[in-house]
Amino acid sequence: MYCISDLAEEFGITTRTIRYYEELGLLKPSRTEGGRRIYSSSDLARLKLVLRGKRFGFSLEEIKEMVLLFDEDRTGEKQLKVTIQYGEEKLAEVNERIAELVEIKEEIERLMTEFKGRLEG
Amino acid sequence: MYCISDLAEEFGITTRTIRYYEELGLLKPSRTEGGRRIYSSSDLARLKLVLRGKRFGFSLEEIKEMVLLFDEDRTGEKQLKVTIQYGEEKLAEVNERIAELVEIKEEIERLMTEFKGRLEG
DNA sequence: TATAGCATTGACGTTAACGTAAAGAGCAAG
DNA sequence: CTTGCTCTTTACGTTAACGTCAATGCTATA
Repeated sequence: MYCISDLAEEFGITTRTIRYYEELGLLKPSRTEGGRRIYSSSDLARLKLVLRGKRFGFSLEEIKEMVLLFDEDRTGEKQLKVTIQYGEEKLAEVNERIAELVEIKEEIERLMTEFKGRLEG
Repeated sequence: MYCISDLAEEFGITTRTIRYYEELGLLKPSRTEGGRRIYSSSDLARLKLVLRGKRFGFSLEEIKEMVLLFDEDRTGEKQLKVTIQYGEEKLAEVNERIAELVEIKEEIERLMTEFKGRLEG
């Protein structure tokens, strides 16, 4: 169990950010009798997921969709199918982003070798 | 040669966006006698680069750095070395982002196969 | 129990990346 | 040449993702 400033330090973000994520429904820590937030290790894992999502450009709303998706009741078959459908869409998105990044990478590499050639030549 | 609305339609963005990019120094179209913007195919290529940069999460300021970098006078050896240095930093960034994306991809895939297993099992 | 140090909830401020509206000028078609 | 559409600049508005007080409350410790 961690308090909010523990989490903040651990992940290198501010407490304001953590409260904001909660405001958006991304986190749901329990509370002490006095009203202070306490975070379990599953809250911690959740936050880790959120931050990773952010790092490669998803909006907090998109991230919310994703984390809530894997959080709802998924006992029914229909629900499960919808989840799989959605997951595959996200997977396609991710694959597209990877492909684009690889293109950029190659473009930069081409430029770099050209410049290096100029230096030596 | 294209006018501003041609570009907008071509790329699915607004004319405001295009003017904003010019405001930031990302584009420098020539003008007609009457003051209207005209875009060459190199301006078009430039815009394509900008949009690609955006799609995977770079800020317009970062993108500006990158496009201006490959645009300046790079005749001097010193300048060339700096350029290569900078390019390699960007390359490292891109590689990191790719690695992260691949991790996410695998995480989603694991979840998907798990869910599918539940459906069949 | 008093106090120092985090915690809480408002609530207003900030920045990037545009949206939108106004007032005027260019330009092709009739 | 005038009508109608597109373009121009100027300028204020908006949204996401927080930053930054301010006023107040909990709590460990001396």
